[in-house]
Amino acid sequence: MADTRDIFASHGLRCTRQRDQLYRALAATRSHPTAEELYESVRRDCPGLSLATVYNTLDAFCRVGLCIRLPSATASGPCRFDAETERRVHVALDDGRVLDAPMDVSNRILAGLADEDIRELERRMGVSITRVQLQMVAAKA
Amino acid sequence: MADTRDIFASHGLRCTRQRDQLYRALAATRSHPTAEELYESVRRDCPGLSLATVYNTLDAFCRVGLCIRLPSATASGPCRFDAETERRVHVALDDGRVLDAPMDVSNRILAGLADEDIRELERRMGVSITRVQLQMVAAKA
DNA sequence: TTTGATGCAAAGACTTTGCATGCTT
DNA sequence: AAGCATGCAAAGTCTTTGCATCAAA
Repeated sequence: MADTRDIFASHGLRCTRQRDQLYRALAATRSHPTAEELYESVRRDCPGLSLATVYNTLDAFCRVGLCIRLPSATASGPCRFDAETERRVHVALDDGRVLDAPMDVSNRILAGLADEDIRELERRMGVSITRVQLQMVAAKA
Repeated sequence: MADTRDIFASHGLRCTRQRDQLYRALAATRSHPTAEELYESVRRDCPGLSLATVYNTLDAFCRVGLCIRLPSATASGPCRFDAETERRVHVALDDGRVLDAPMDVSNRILAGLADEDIRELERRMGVSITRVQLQMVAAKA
């Protein structure tokens, strides 16, 4: 991965030890961790890390587009975070976990969303769409 | 609308004054109200109504499929509820509001989601998909 | 040096739960 | 009569904020 210092700089964020480790941890996983999970996993290498810092940092990342916040689908559990801001088809299980759909199906599904429909929505609703989020709510079969 | 008594009975729920009025209020709006909003609007006709009852009732409705709970997209605000469990393209604004996409575009977009892709997802991921939720995150232009 | 980030604790927002009472069936 | 629903208040969970201190630019 590129130096986090550069990544942060190009997004107008200062580079700190906490941010560096949080970003690495987030980018290295596919599990869409919660703030709490990230806190537990990074705390080992970063003693004294505060949960508030995790939340603040994730907010900052989301603000500049370095990660996205996934709503917890149906469950009323904590939000989940993802450094992969492009892949966008998620499967939300009833136990709160959120899985990625496999790349190929994901791409096929998203490719089917016609750009012109989205532009029509923007025009008719007077909004500017920044992200499309497709979530399948599912039970473990 | 059909008698709420019948609706509830067919879903295994008792009919109470609170449930009747909450369901009517929810079914009558397109605004995807929060529990709090529903509480405020129904309380006028139903003095003594408790916010806890609103939450309990909405949970019961969701459990039996009489409404769905929409996650609050990006914002970390309260959940929103919708008695329209079928129409499924939503536009989430940054101020927390959730709008319905117009029927025609909505249907066109959803029709483009190939059933076979969804079945493939189920097969490959070992899950059983119960609902597809398509949300556009947008700013008021 | 200046400005923003961190850690802690406290507050805040949203939702659920326990329990006595009341209403539906 | 039996059992679920209600209202109230309290607790719970998740997230944000205030402020003093510290680190990055």
